[in-house]
Amino acid sequence: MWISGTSQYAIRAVVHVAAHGVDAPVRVGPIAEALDVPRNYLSKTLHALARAGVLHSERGPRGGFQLTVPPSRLTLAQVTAPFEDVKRKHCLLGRPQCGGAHACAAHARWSSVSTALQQYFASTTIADLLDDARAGRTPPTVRARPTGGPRRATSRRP
Amino acid sequence: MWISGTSQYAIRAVVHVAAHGVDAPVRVGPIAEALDVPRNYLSKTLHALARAGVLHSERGPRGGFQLTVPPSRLTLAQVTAPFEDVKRKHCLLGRPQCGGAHACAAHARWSSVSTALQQYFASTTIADLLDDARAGRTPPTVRARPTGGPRRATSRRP
DNA sequence: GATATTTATCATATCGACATGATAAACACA
DNA sequence: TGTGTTTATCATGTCGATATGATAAATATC
Repeated sequence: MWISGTSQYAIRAVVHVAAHGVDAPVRVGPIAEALDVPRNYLSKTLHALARAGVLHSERGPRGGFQLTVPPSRLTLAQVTAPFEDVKRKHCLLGRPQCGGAHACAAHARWSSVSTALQQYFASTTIADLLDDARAGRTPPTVRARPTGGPRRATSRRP
Repeated sequence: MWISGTSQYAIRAVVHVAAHGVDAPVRVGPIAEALDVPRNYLSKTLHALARAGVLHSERGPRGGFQLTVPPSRLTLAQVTAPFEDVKRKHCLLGRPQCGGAHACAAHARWSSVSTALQQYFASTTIADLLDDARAGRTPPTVRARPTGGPRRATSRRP
C-alpha cells in the first residue's frame, strides 16, 4: 500500500549508499545483505536509479554505486520517480483526468490529502532520513547515555 | 497508486447504489454498465461488501443491492475495508513494525501524512461524496443545460 | 410447481510486479 | 595480455490482482 516495494527498496538503498558511500563506492552485494533484499533485483533497481541520474555506477574492481548529488539535494520524489509517478496528483478513484469540470465524487475532499502527499515526497530529502535515523531512535524509556558516540552494531556478516 | 482498483470499484459502486437505490434494489448489470467495469468481477466485489455488512443483497427478480446504513453513516474506511487495510498506519518503507524504538528512517516525517490519510478514510462518508458530486461539478465555462439527463455514450465494444 | 430473473460461486485466464539464475560487458591490476 | 571483480542484461519463473465464462442457488411471479 501507498508505494511499491521497488520504491521502498530504492529509498532504503539510497539511504544506505548515502551513509556508507562517502569516500568509496558501495557494491550491490553488501547493500542487498544489509537490506535483506534479492541481490539481482536490487541490481536492476540501482541501475534504474543510475539511468535516472540519482546514482553513479562503476563496473569492475573498486566499482559500485555512489550518489551524484549531496543527500540534502536529493528528494524522495527523485528517488522514486523511475518506479512511481508521485509528481502527478492521482485521482483517488482512478480517473485519468480529475478536477475542474471532470471531477470525480471524491475529488474535493481528497485534493488536500493528495497535495500533502506530493509535498511530502517533493520536500523530504535523503539527508532528512539520515538525520531522523540517527536522532529519532530514542527508546520510550529515557536512559541517559553519557557518550553519544556510534554504538550501533553494524554486524558485518554472520 | 494509493488504493487498489477493486477498492475504487467498491467506492464508485457504493456511491452509485446510494444515489439510485433509495427505494428499490440496484442490480449488478446496470451498475457495471454505469461504471464501465467488468460485470462478474463487480459481482464478486459487491458480494464482499455484502459479507462485510455494507450492502444488503437479494437474489431473484426484484433483487439487487441496497445500503444497510444511511450514506452519512458509511465511511470510505468501511467500504474499502474488505480490500484494503486502511485502519493500520503503514510504514512507508514496508516494515511490519515501525515506530518508537524500531522506527524506520522515514517514520518521523511520514507519520503526520500517514495520519492524515487515515483520517481521510475514517471521516469521509458516502454522503460527502454524493454532495460533492452534485455540487462540485460546476464547469469553469458556465453553460446552462436545461435537462441534465443521461448523455453518456455507453459504447458496448468495438 | 414451472419459469424467468438475479445473485453466488467455481474454474480458469491474463497481466504486471517481483524475483531468480545465467551470461555478457566493463574495468583494475598484475 | 590475462585474470578476477563488478555491474549490465537476458531469459525465465512465481505470485497475486484483475478479469472472464459457465454453472449453481435463491427468489418472485404466473
